[in-house]
Amino acid sequence: MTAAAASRAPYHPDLADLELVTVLHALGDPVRLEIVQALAGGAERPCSDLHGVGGITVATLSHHLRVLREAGLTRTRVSGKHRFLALRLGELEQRFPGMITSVLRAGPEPAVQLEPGGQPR
Amino acid sequence: MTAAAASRAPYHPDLADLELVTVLHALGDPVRLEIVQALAGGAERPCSDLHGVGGITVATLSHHLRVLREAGLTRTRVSGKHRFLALRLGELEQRFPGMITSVLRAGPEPAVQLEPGGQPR
DNA sequence: TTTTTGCTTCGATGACCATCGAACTGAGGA
DNA sequence: TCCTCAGTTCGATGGTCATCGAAGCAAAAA
Repeated sequence: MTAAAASRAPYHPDLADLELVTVLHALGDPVRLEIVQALAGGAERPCSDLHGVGGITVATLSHHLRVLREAGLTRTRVSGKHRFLALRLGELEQRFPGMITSVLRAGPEPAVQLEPGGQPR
Repeated sequence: MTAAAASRAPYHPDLADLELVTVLHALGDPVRLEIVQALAGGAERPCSDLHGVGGITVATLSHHLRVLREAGLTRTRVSGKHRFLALRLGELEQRFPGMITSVLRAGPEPAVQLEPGGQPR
């Protein structure tokens, strides 16, 4: 039924309502930044893929996903009993040009990380 | 004396030690974001120029300036009994290309910025 | 229908943090 | 020397937030 399905749909803020400080605050947590980086490709991923990030429980993960969604960083699509997550990459680029891409680019690692005494192959 | 002057110099992290999540967390506060945007031009400004930001007291301002400095966003130069602040714009661009400029661009329009009269000699 | 699955929401807790006034400090001026 | 000035640091406080286990809920499976 359409009405029930609509009431179950999670809240997503409009692009124009996104606030820079809210977005930055959402990104300023290690767990949430890791989630965002895991979605860097832009493609949808099932929510269950995020289990194990930061060694947190499902309850805490759900909390972080809510913060990201309400800040406007992610979009959650409900399909049956599964949820699919995606970065709102195009929209964010439009609203804050260059910001999210630079964050994603800066994320992984800035330089080659060498183990002590080890050589990369 | 040089040693005494050095001991008075505030701590600044090395460029390579800056962490993305720390920078984003520092930016994710409305008062600190306003301070950063007030320094958008990149030029040095006297600390006293920031009085009145967000309607906070000097003690709170000093706290926020410390957070920004220790996150690597700003550089503080001590001259006599005055302090001068500047964004570490070039270094940040090098470390996190595009990020800080996109944040500055995404903020409110720089209506009144950086009067040349504030320059020290 | 009953059970299981996948995720959210609730309530509590502990940690962190923004904020303030007061005390402090170091530099410069009287 | 004593005072002022500019800003930091201290100690306390209230608020926000990350975290968890348990309960709840809708959809699919049994």
